Amino acid sequence: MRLIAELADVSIGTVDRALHGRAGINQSTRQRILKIAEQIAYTPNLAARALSVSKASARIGVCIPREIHFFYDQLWSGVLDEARSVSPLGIQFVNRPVHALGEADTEAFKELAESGVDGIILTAGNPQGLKPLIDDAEQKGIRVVCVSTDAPESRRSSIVCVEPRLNGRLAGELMGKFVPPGSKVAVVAGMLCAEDHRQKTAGFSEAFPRHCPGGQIASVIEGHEDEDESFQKTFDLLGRVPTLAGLYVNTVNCLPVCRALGARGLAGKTKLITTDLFAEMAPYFEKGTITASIYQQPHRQGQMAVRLMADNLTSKVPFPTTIHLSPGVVMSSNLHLFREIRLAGGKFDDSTLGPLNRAPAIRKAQR
Amino acid sequence: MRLIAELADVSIGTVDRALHGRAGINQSTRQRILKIAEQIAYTPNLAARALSVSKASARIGVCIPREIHFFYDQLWSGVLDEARSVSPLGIQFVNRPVHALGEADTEAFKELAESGVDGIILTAGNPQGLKPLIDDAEQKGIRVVCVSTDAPESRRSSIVCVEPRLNGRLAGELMGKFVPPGSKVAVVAGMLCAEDHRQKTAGFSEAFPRHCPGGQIASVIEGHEDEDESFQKTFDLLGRVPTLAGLYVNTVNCLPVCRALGARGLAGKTKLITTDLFAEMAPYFEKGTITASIYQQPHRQGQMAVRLMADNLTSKVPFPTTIHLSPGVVMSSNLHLFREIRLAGGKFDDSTLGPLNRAPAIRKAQR
DNA sequence: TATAGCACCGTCAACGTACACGGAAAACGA
DNA sequence: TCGTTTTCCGTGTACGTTGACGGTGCTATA
Repeated sequence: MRLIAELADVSIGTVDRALHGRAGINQSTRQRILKIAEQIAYTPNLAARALSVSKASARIGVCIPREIHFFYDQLWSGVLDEARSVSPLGIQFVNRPVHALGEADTEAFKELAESGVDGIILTAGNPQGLKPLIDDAEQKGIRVVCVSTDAPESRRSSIVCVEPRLNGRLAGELMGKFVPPGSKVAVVAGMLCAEDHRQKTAGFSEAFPRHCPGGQIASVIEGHEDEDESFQKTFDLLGRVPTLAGLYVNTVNCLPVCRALGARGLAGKTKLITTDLFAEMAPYFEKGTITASIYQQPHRQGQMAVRLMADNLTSKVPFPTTIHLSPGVVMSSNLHLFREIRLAGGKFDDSTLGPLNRAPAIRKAQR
Repeated sequence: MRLIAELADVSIGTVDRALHGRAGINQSTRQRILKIAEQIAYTPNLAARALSVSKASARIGVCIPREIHFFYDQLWSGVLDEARSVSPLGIQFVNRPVHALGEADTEAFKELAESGVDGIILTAGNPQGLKPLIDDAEQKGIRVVCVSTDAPESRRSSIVCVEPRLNGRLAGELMGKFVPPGSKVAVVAGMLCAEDHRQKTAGFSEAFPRHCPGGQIASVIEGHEDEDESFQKTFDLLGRVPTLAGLYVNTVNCLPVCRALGARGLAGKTKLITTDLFAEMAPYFEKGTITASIYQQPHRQGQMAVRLMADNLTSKVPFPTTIHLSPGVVMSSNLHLFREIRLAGGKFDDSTLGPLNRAPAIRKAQR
């Protein structure tokens, strides 16, 4: 910048104004400076930038559920991992978890927005309730990015997720290849009133017939996230339609379905495609009960959300409107590589993460 | 450091001497300062350090091939992405690409090692030639992490890759579910003398029969990365074994195989599982010629390698011995979400990345 | 004509660390 | 006793960038 200032015969301050599009500079001067900057291939020294704004350059609020444990733990841990890596840039994080998805999240959001953060990362449990708050926050310059669950109608800056509809489509395509032409399959949803489950079911219904000639969806049942109900309904269905070739479970509640298949002696016979992943599912993969599971990459979602926010806050990198991750496919071969299986579930921290600067320990005196 | 200085009632210079084991300080003062530093959990500000010495806190050499374009471009772009995010910490990157995997990589490695870098990230094309060099570098304190291709016998600090054998196993499992029991399938390899292809073939051969009762591998052919040879051999095979239910291509050279299937009128009939992903494959997904492809996540591999190295160099975070990523499964549903399809292949930069500070480019004047 | 207001620009002090320089006090030699 | 060396420590500056503050002209208004 000093070199540019000399070449352009202005002060460093003016160079700063030109390079950063700040107000208070003549357009012709700005153009001249920008041209020189380009000619000498100026590149900002990020270390210096980080240093100069080191007094808490930005604060990011995080509002994600604690339940369902295994999913949001991973999401959280992704956030944490990435938070650590941007903390040298002076970014602080404030955690304001809610108990479960959509539970009292408007209050949590409101608190965060009023606590003076510069950005909020949240899972939008009830989009309609959150919408006015999000719009209001964005209005006031607080950038909001949704993660995993969207508030599509709102003015949030960005969303990172795997689309539920695509989740369903991929499951449908897989199922279409797993079962012979003309097969009957069924869908086990949580509750169809939830947008997420409806989308997944729709995606599946759309893709399956396309990839399985003559294939049809015999039934869509709702387990209402209840263990007993899920088991019973699946058990009944398997009795009613003995020719059922496949089952797609698009809720987290797949264990009862596995048990029902076992009880009917159909484990491994009827192809089962599930959603998400947690440690208790492992035995069913090994036994062949679960043929595949559609993995939503919670850890990565968390990482990406933080990265987006940090890039924007520190360098004004514009938000992509959406980041749609590809779902992963878990099968018995690659099962062991997933975080949920490898580690026995990370820990969750309630409070503020603080400056998070405590990464590198103190170097002991060396000679 | 200033806080420590105040608490210890000394100057910042003395704190510096104490913390860095420099000479010219009383041992009792040093102990006192170290104790205080520990109590207040002092952590050095890496950005400030990088700024102060202005000559890089660490330098990382990168040695990866330019060919095969689409794969290593992604790997490179992953390296670049992550490099950007650690550059505020004063980490510099030196690029010393080789033309193709294993081509003159000993020379490149030697150059890097002698150029005074603190770490080297490389794809070990010919492990046996590289081994002594790697061991030597590690001996001298230069940390080496392999990416994508391993040098397993060497003392490299870490490896990030998707295991070729697992790649094959996942393909085998998928294939086993795609084709009916008792099916015959075949493998199209590049050249079996390459460890990578041998492992993939072995993994497939191991998994397929396990997941397809009565299934057998009718043939393993070598295309030697030659378009015509691959086409001809596949074409012949399809004529010889008309009942062939599936093909697994474990080299990048899948286009000739697709064409051969088309020429035999078997596109969509014979299940085809390929490896990797590039833009030209897209039409074959849409036509149904390719049923699935095993994706090796090059971008992510690059990111992880850099992250590992940077964490170790800046914060002495110990290296995990291995990082095995799970391969992704590409099908027509999720095809569009992959980088290789979304963007038309990024650019490759020959030379040094310099301080890599050119991150946010020059922001144009806004408003 | 004086004054306020605005557009534009320069100056300066941070940010946290590293290092060169110099100065005070103690230890030493004669 | 004086001078010299050694040990220990403080001061100052630089690194590149940011942002607050102040200053200069110029134009519009009373």
